[in-house]
Amino acid sequence: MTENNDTFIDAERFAAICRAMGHPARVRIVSHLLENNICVCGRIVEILPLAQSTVSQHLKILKQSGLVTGIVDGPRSCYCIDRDLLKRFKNMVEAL
Amino acid sequence: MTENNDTFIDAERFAAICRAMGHPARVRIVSHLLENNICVCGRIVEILPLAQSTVSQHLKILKQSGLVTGIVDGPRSCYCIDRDLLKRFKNMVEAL
DNA sequence: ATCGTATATCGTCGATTAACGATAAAAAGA
DNA sequence: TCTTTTTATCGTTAATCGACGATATACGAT
Repeated sequence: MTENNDTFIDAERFAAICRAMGHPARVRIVSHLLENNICVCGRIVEILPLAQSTVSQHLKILKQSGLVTGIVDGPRSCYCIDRDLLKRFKNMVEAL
Repeated sequence: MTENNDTFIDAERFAAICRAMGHPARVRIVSHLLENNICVCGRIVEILPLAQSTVSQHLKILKQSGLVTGIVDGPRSCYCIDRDLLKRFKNMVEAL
């Protein structure tokens, strides 16, 4: 039984995504990325009351979770949501 | 503008619930409670590969998040899901 | 080649988490 | 009353988190 089911709840995977969303700053980052589709790191730093290094760290955590992807655009980094994984996350929650 | 909207995302509240679900053991506890509607602490201890005190701690965290409620039944504790809050959580995720 | 801008990483520090065993507390049963 | 069962809490320990400033890196512009 290979478990490539979309809605199957692998507690580890699900918990990992939840953990990534388990900080208000990261929730705000995700919300903002969803509203703006794509966003440069510096813009996020402006929005949050946190140091640049702290924001960068939160972005790293979000990237590691897979929820957010980042590409380099010249001297800056652009982040956006992995809509696929977000959808899978939504399915997992709905299936609860 | 009072924010008692069901689907409005208060980053703090949302993150708090995510944090509660941000551990595999707690995801398993919630899943089990959803399947069985109600469950005695001891049964959960049997299911998880964790010490009784550790399970009790996880249950406490889930209770503090509001996702799980517990009532005392003689010498034992019965836990179950707060379906209302779970539904609100689902709405918040869906609204992402 | 140098400078300025944007971002990532490093090192640190205090706070929190997760795990456990030991113990306390409450109620049921002998 | 004494014992057993069930659960919660305490104290400890190692690990992780969250924040920051300082620094490194990468690139565009001068």
